[in-house]
Amino acid sequence: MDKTFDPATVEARWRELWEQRGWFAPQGDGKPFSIMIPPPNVTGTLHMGHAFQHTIMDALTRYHRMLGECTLWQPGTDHAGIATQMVVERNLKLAGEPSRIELGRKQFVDKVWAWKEQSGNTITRQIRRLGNSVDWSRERFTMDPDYSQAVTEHFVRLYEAGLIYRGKRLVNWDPVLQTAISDLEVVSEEENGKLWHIRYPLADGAKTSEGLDYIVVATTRPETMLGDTAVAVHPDDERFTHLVGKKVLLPLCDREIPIIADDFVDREFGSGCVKITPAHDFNDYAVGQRHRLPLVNIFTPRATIKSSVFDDAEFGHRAAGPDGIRHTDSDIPISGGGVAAQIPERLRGLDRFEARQQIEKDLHALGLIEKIEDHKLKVPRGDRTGAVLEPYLTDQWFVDLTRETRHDGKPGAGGLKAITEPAIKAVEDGRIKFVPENWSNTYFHWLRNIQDWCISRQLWWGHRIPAWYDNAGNIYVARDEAEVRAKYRLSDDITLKQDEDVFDTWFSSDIWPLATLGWPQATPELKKFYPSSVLVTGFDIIFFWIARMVMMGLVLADDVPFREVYVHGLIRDPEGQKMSKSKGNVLDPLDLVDGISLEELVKKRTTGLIKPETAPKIEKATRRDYPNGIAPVGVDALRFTFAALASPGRDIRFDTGRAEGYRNFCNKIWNAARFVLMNCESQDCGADASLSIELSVADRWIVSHLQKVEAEAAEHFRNYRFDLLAQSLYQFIWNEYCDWYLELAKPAVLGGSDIAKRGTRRTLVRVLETSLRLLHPLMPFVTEEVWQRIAPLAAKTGETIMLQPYPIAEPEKIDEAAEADVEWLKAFILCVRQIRGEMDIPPGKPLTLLVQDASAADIERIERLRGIIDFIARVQSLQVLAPDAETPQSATALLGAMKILVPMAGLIDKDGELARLNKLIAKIESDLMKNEARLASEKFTSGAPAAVVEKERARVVQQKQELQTLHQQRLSVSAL
RNA sequence: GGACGGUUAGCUCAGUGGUAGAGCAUCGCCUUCACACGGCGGGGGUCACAGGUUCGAGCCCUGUACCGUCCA
Repeated sequence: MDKTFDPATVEARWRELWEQRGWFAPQGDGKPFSIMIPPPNVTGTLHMGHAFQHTIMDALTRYHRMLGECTLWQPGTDHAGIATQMVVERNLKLAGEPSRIELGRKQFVDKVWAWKEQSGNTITRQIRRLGNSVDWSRERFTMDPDYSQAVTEHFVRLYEAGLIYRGKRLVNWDPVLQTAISDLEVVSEEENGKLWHIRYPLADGAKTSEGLDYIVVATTRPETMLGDTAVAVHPDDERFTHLVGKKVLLPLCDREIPIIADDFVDREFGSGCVKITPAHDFNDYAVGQRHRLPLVNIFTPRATIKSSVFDDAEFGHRAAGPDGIRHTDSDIPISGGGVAAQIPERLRGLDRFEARQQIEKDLHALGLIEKIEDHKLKVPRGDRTGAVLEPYLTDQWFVDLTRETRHDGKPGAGGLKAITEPAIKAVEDGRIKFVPENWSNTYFHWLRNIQDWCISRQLWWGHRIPAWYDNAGNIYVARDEAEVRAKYRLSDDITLKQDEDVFDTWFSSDIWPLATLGWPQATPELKKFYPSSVLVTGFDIIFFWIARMVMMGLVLADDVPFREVYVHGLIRDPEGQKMSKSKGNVLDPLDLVDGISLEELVKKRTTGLIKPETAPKIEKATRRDYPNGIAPVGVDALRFTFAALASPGRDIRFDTGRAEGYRNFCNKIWNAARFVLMNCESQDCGADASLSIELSVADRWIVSHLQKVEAEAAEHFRNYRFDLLAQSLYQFIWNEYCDWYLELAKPAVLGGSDIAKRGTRRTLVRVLETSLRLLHPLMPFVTEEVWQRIAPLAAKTGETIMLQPYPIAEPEKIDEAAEADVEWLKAFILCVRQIRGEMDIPPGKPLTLLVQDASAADIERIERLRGIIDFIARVQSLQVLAPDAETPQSATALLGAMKILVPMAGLIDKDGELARLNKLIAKIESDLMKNEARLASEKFTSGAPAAVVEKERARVVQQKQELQTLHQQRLSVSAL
């Protein structure tokens, strides 16, 4: 074996073998265990969040596989509608090729498929590199033909159950993408804006209570005034009650609009009067509904001011008719000038922000601006484009999640009863358990305040909606056009046009746990692996994905999609910031695995930026954070780091130093194995059970300790505490097995009797082999590589560690006496080492040791463990002194009441030793004082449990003894 | 405005009632025959603050401050 562990060569070999041999696929007839991978974007690349999440899933998968369960980790990718379409559009632009619109739908979609073919394997290749044991033979993509069919089935079934409707509603509209997006894709952040106070002249000579002939409305979006259909005041606001029912003359448009009273108005805000624009604001829409106000949509889909009557036809998204013209869905005949005619000509066709400036100017000229104040406001932006979103009135498909009964009046349950409430109940009654439990509150809160789900998107990349329209605008829903004609008895001469829109991506991933297993077919896999055992995911998609899978699992398969949801934190950079390309703080997990130079890292972070001007800042931060680039740590160390950081909190700051520490851990394991091999290979390692063996106290101690670690591991897996699991294994292997056991084993292996050698070799090999199995789910590669060499010595056969049984504690092997002996031994040796350290005695120099005030038990142990003490502490002679014996000048340490003395005639640094003693005495004295005070308190002695009081008494007795000894020692040192 | 989370060693974090722990960093000694990606030893914390409950609080309760996230 090489002197250091080299991850790269080892990883490549095992990764391929494992997959080739089909070991990742479910096998055996054990209890089913399954995890559905949260499907990453097919054209995406692996980021730290994936690597983290996959580490957890792989650890669980490998663990359950080793437990003998029939284990499936289902892989696959998502088509990610908006994200992918945007990337391809940007690529076209960069390459100078025709745009999406110029290409047309068919050719553009071909381009997306081509891009998927070209880049689609990147992420699966990366997942393979991490050693993730997913069943690649079952890999699925959400746009696979059978998956697409399942999505169609999903829609049709819900539609037939009356749980889907088409409606004209305000949606969040992205004017850049020109599609609706869901509430969840809106990012609202506080931005600096202005508050315009505008005078609206009162009509018909009305006056305010102050005698003015206008009222003032405050708005953050003056351009929307073109669509105002009312001004609202609070019903209890005495300043305005006499004006309710009167009218104002809308400036610039010269329309009369009513003054209404609605308690939605905040009296304290602005002037207490608010303009109502029902077609362009969610709150105003609700007010408009209550007061039956007309909707005046002033924008085109590009968020420019309407300039022609034809713009009125654009807000519907019904398929164009046979004449190629889109009609409005409201069936209002377009006559006259439409909305555009009511807008001053100089404003028509302007972008919304240009219009804002022009309107401000015009109002100024008319003397209608009361004042303009700075104002902070939440601006909704699309999370993909960053464009300011418009609440926009369009026709869309919705899943009903809010009605008690069917939207169409037919008998049957509405979405509230059929979808939302069952999803709530599944978590309430424990059929689904969140870990940590707290996240169920987030889940409940969202579901209890849910809105209907807009599932149509005005995109080309995605599942086309299986709805058809005839020329009269009638809607037909079925699995395909032929089925439509059959189902609705339509003759062939009726022209049908399929809906142009596609589904929201989440309307396909919500059936991921079903469709990947073959739904709607009743496949054996579906029967066996649905519901899946656990979903591992971040809290950021509780709404997007988790809740929706629960809803659809219950509706379509009448069962929950998973039994437990393990919600992990999100990986952040060292400053706690979210990692993002635009912030330039992303780390590629594989750059940690393979290492990367500073220059390459800077280059990687600063190329392809959407805002190239941020490059210098990013470069500076990168040079500060990674002055030496990133050292290669290998997959195992990276995985172990993720596990160790997987504490239950929300944020996980990634620390490369930690990863390096765990790389060292791999090397430690490697070298422990080297030591074991050197001493055990082609030796008698106790494989033959018929031969007698002798187990030393150290052997029995480490085996006993191992049982406790095994029990802890099971506990930590059960509770999803991968951080504690990692800590427990790290500590056992490094601090117990390597630091102590290997040292304690040396004398036996080097100079023990045959049966002692056999016993110790057997223990060395068995404990190491077991530790490797314990560690395998977290560190698959190094454990496999080492196991292959160690297993034969432990008489283990098998082609791979990944199919070996996971260690289970055997309580009968716990040996408290051996553990107590070794704890005492460690403490004894520590005393000697402390003296060596403080007295600057070279570690190799043999010592003369004296002990005094030893108890009978101490003396018994000294005699019994003498050989090992001499070996490890390098003791030349050890003499037990009578309590009253004269002691030579010595450095002293205390083990309980026992003094351990190292004679140092003439070598003691008097002042140094006195200082050391004084410090020790001060510490014990202050502790003792506290403890005595506690014992003196009647409340404590009567209130606390007897065992606690007893422990305290013993402690005080011991501290007194220690103090006595130390005082004595101080006297003799100061006498020098 | 509402909800939730956080505040423990220089840094990153464990620690659900009994004298505060880990990794990294730091200091000293050591090329000891598994490992310098190492060994041995050391230093370093009024557990954000203020009250309360308790014999006993980092931990439970109340409030405050600051940071963060989500929802309005």
